[in-house]
Amino acid sequence: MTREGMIESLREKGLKVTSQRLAVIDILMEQRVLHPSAARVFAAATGRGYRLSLSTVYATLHEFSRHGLIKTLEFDQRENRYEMNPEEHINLICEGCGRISDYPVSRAVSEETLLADRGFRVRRTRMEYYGFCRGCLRGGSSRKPRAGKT
Amino acid sequence: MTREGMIESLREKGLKVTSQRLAVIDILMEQRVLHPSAARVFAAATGRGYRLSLSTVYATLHEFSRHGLIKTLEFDQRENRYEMNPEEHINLICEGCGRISDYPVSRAVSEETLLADRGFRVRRTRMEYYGFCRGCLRGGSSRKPRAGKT
DNA sequence: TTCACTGCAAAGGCTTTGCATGGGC
DNA sequence: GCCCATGCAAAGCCTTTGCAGTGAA
Repeated sequence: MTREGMIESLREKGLKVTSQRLAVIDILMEQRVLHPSAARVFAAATGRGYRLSLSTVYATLHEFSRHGLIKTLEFDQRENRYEMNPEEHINLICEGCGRISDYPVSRAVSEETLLADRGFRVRRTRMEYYGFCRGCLRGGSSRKPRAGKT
Repeated sequence: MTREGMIESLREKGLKVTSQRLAVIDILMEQRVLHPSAARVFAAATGRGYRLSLSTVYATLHEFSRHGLIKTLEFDQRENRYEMNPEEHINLICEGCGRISDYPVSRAVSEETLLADRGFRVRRTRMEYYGFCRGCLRGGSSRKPRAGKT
């Protein structure tokens, strides 16, 4: 997604285009490969001279994520990470250095393939599909729209 | 994994078999389908008459997870969930009711299959492979062994 | 002008830590 | 007997919330 595409998406969804949101977009695009955390987005933005607060960064990321413009990665437990890559892909997470890289899911994905193709040795995997179960599709749900406390 | 298998694993790894650990094992097995949180494990255990503290539950789950006996699901961000199913599978997470169910990865998995087979409508997916990247395999890493702040 | 957005401060809530005590092996 | 494990309390830390002020449309 380009910067212009993001801006257009904001307008389409009735979200206001503010300087703070543009800052977040710019940093997200610039640090795409890093899958940055909120704190990192904030630090990078202020470091570049943008003026915005950390809570605005949180609000912005939350709003973008809610509208499907970005994806929230919650694997670090204490610190979310965010990414712009909208295509279905696998996140390769190195347990040595913590680096996260993307791998297209369209290719046949086996651990051997990954080792040969990327030199990445898989130790454990994590695959989650979020959506709605049969009962909730039938309209039975009145729970909060997020994986919750069951 | 059976209760006996877990106990054997503990011994193999040099971990002590305490009444608290047995309690956690029992609750994890009993609530397998719920993918319980630490708080729920604690509540269920004390409710059943086991005597242990919440911090012990945390320590135990952490230790089990570190040794690969259970799997930590960090998707709820503020609250981890734990599961015993060691086989590679996909977690189907209902955004309506928060229920988590497992789906074997061996079957051909497409969104159509899931809808037909389970009545589960996929909204977004999350696929992560944890392991070691090329550089770290070559022995270059001195970072903490966990997806970190890059 | 209007209402969503921003920003500061404080609260929230799960998890971890420090340290003394206790219990497997 | 040696250490690991446990438990209590307190701290840590990312994230959310409350609320008044501000700016995009």
